[in-house]
Amino acid sequence: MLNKQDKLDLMFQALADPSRRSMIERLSKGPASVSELAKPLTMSLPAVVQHLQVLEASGLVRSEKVGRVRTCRVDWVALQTAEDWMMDRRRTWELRLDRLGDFLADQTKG
Amino acid sequence: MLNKQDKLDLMFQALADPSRRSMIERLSKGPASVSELAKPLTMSLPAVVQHLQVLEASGLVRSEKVGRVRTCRVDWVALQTAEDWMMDRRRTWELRLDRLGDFLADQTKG
DNA sequence: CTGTTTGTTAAGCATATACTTAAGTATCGC
DNA sequence: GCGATACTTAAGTATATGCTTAACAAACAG
Repeated sequence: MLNKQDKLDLMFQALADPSRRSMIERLSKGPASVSELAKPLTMSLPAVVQHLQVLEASGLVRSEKVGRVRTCRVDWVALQTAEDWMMDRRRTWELRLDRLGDFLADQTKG
Repeated sequence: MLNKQDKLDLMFQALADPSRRSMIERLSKGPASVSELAKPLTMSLPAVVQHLQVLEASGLVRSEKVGRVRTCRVDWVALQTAEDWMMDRRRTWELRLDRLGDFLADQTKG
């Protein structure tokens, strides 16, 4: 089984490549086939398929094959996991600032 | 100059490593020195410094050296850039769902 | 059945990443 | 000044990543 840390590794790694992000951008507008995803990119089809494998391994994208066409779509629940990590960090920071503010207010009062 | 895509590459790449994320987690609780960041990690100090360089190159972390101590902190504005990219994708998707909803509603009406 | 479309598999290669150890530099405390 | 502290730099290495081309497979269209 893949723990949460490993999933975050794979997700952020998947998002770290501009071609893969462009694939996700395309998919956020709706499902697409492999060749539709490949069309705007300047690389070979196998390269696109490899990027797709990275995206699927990360959980960010799912796909199913019907006939000879593989249709891909974003898994928004998975993307949420990555967003959550960042929001959690921001929240920790904000809490810290709140406590710091309280402390400074006490100092002023005292 | 580094364009927005390159910055996103570096940020997501920086976030793709569990050691670097743990460093950010530590820093979200407040500034820390290099050796404080190194303490919970099981790697050599130079390795930690290399991770720190990746974080700084990405813009997610800033640091300044005073005397012999380098103090590091998270740049929250930079982290926002990565969050924004994800939220933009989600927003595109939600808009699409809205339009789809409108379309289906029209179909029902007509 | 045959050719075209759509994707898959395999192998190879150049570069990047994530470490390591060893050796150096610059404070700071006494 | 002198030892300890807090990094920093350099060099080397093993594995991972991002491609490529060539060859294969399956499904649909005529």
